[in-house]
Formats: sequence, C-alpha cells, structure tokens
Amino acid sequence: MDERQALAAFAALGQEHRLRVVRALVTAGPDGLAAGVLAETVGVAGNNLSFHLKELSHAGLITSRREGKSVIYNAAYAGLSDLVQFLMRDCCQGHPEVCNPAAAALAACDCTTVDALHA
Amino acid sequence: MDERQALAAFAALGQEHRLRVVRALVTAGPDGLAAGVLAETVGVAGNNLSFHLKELSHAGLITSRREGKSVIYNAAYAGLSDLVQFLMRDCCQGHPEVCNPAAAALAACDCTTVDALHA
DNA sequence: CCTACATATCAACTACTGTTGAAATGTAGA
DNA sequence: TCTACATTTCAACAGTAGTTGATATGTAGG
Repeated sequence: MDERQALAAFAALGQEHRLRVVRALVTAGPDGLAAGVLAETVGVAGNNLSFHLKELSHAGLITSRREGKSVIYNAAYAGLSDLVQFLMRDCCQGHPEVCNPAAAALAACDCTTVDALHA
Repeated sequence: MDERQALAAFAALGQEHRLRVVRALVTAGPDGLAAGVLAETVGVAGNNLSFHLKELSHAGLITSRREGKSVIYNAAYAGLSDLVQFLMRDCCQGHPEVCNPAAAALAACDCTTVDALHA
C-alpha cells in the first residue's frame, strides 16, 4: 500500500456515514449486507449511500457483488489490514516491541490467505 | 474509544500532511521530533503545520512537550491502538479468527502498559 | 411487455477544510 | 533588556466534500 491509497482509505473512514458502513460490514462478516439494509442501519438516503459506497470501494475498503435485485457489500479485510500496517510500518525504527505490542503483533501476522474466505 | 473520537482520528489521518506527520512520529519512536524538524520533513510551512499538529493532538494521535525553545511531538501509540481496535471491534460477530488473523492478534493484545515507556 | 423494486448517477447548493500572510507569544543568550 | 529563534494564533480566501431532489439503470415477477 502506498501513501495515496492510505490517504484515500483514512479520508473515507473519517466520515460518519462511511465509518458506520465499514463497521457494520466488519461486524457482519463474510455474509455481507445489502445496500438497502446498510442505508437503514446507517441512517442515510439510498442515493447518498451509493455515493459513500463508491468512495469506500474506490478506497479498497469494501467489495460488492450483485445477488438478484440487491447488491451485497463486504468489508475488504485485507485492505483494512494493509492500512493498519502502513500506519505502523517502521514503528520505532523497526522495533515495534519497544513502543507498541499491538503493532508488533500485527507486523508478525501473515494475512495473505484472508480473502480466500470471502470468495 | 467512541465514534466521535474515531471519526476525528480517521479524518485527521486522511490528510496528506497530517498522515506524514504521524508516520514520521511513529517511526521516530519515544524520542519524538521537534515541530521545526517535522515542518521540514513533511514539507509544510510552520504556521500551517501548527494547525495540523493541533488537529492531531485534539484527535488523540500525538502528544507534545516543551523542551527549551522547541516543542517535541510524539506519536500517541495507545491512541493509535485504540483506533484500530475500534475499527475491528466485533469483527465477524466477535470471531475475528474467521475473517482476519490480524484483527485476532490485535484483540488478543494487551496494550495497557504501552504509554509507561514514553514518560 | 409492463410494473414494481433496488440501486446508481447527475447537477446544484451549502458548508467545511486547508492554505496563506501578518502578527503575537514564549524561550534563551548577549 | 534587547535581539534572535521557535512556535502559535488569527482573518481571509479558494477549493473540496456531503446532501438533496430528480432521473436513469438494472433486475425479477405477473
């Protein structure tokens, strides 16, 4: 992940409705949620939600698939992991255990097989 | 951490200059960096940087202390951890190992003693 | 094929955010 | 105390982002 992607992702998360969307999708897990359900959950008009979903999708934080009349959205767990790892990269000059056990745990974590679960 | 704090933090990180500041401070570690050094590193005018530092401080992502003529800034590692944990809370209905090993590692991580290192 | 449903697109408006330049505050040394 | 250095504050401007209402696309059932 480069700076541009990270900026887009953080900017996307820095908005009330979009943050709620991502949190709802993170909680929902692999089953995901339909756009209509999200609109109700988050409390935003459908057309407006579309705008935000596009933003999140473009930022690599969510994915979507059509299922009949509905479009189902999922959290992009790999994208979220990449984002956190970008933020914590080179923590304390590459010695994250010095300042932050959470960052150390993340850095040691191999997430390459994550998305296979959401096919 | 509640939604308001998380929104402020993500919005703060979604800005080029502020993201660079945080990354520089995360890399720098407990020693921190002076405002002037940050201004040069990030490539932004001093008065403008002040604006961004205030924003980051208010979002709980950095701390500051005066040291002679300079003001030294540090990454607030606990704040960063809280932010990530807020984002990943209740991942896959409380079973993060289902969707994201990184989130599981974070959830299992106890970071309460982190800030003692930066006193 | 026609209707209803689900989602997406577009243009216009409003409000906010980041930048700039000038000036103020605070700190240390001669 | 006077001067230089480091950082912050303030007001004004320019550009961007989010909302709204109207309209368009795509999908399933009668």
